[in-house]
Amino acid sequence: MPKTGRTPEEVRRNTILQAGVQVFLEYGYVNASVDEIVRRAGGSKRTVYKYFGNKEELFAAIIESLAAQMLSPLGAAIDDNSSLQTTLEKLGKAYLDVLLREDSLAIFRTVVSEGQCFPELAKTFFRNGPNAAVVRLSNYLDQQVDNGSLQLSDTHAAARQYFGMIRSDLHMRAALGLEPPTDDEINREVDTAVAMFVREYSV
Amino acid sequence: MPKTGRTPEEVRRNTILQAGVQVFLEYGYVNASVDEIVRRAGGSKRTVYKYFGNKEELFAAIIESLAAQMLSPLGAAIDDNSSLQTTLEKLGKAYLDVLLREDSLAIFRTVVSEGQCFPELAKTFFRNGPNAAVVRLSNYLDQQVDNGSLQLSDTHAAARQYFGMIRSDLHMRAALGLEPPTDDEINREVDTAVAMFVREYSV
DNA sequence: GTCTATATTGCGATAGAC
DNA sequence: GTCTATCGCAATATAGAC
Repeated sequence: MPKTGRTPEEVRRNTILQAGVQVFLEYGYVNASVDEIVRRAGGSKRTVYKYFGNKEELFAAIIESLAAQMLSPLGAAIDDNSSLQTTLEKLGKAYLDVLLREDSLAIFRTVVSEGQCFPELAKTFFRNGPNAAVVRLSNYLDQQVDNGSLQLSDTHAAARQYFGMIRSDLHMRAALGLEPPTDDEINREVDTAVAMFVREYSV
Repeated sequence: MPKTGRTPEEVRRNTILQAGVQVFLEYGYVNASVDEIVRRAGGSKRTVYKYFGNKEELFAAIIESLAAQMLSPLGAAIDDNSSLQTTLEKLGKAYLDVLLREDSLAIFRTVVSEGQCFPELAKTFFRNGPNAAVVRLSNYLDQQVDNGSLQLSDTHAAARQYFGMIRSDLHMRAALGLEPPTDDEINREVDTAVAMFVREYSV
């Protein structure tokens, strides 16, 4: 059930993106074939190149689109009137949820393996994925500093540090395909990190 | 200049390991060929199989050997009579040094890309690399708890959390081949993490 | 489907230790 | 001379490329 944009062009574009997601995540970047994407999306190769320019830009567009979808729960965790502590907990769990999903791991593995040869892809991934999450949190922290709820000079660094704490080695373990952590483990991870963060920085 | 073990067998074994390091890091696991390793090491293929059994075990042995070498600075950071704070700082910087080295990143990329098909390799990497570092730190933290310098129930979790804080997103950025962090950035990262950790857990 | 590349094994030859 | 480790090469098997 493809999400339909409004105009026919948007529909077309979305269909191609969704076919691309399947193919790139299944084959990796170099082994994915544009022909295969066209086969699944229907339509002509010409249209793909008209919309996206080339294979690399197509993959970049897919990364952006997937990242935006996957990170949207983070917005939901922030956009409400909960306490700092509750917000950080919800945000942390939402972040780990995203990070440990199989499709997010598949992109990560692809970009790690092939990012050396295609630095623009690596940049696009980092900017729209992990770094976008950091930016959202640091914006929220900025608000809290303005509020007077937090005392903190470098909110961007603090956001990176917070995500680092809750990630601990969970992401690496997942990326390597090792045993996934239990929900309990995740909850403990987030709870101790939040407690530490709040004690350290709240006024 | 190969490091020579004492017995001829050890020399042989080391020579093969070192040739293997080159080849596996250059080509990745699947694309590395045993023939190429034999060519560089000299000697016969039969000997390689006699010592290591098969290609996968050879790579596992290489991972173990490299990890042991690369993690040895962590031992040096711990084995002295510095204060908790100083030890954590030295340990953190040594850890980041190892993690961000090009050869360590190359292994990581290889294991991430191919670990899905070879789960034993992924386990070996994790156990001897990142997890071995955690174990060293948690042993040190255990001592400090026994000392009465720290109050802390789960030292293993705390060690993972500490490394997570100082890693923040530096390792991911490096693995993706993005701009490396400056020494200043690393120092600030470690310093704020140590301060936070010590404030949180020291008695 | 063919064909190449390459992991893995088998075996007689050789070289050095004792 | 014997013994053992290793060598060199040849053979098998199989997976992936084309």
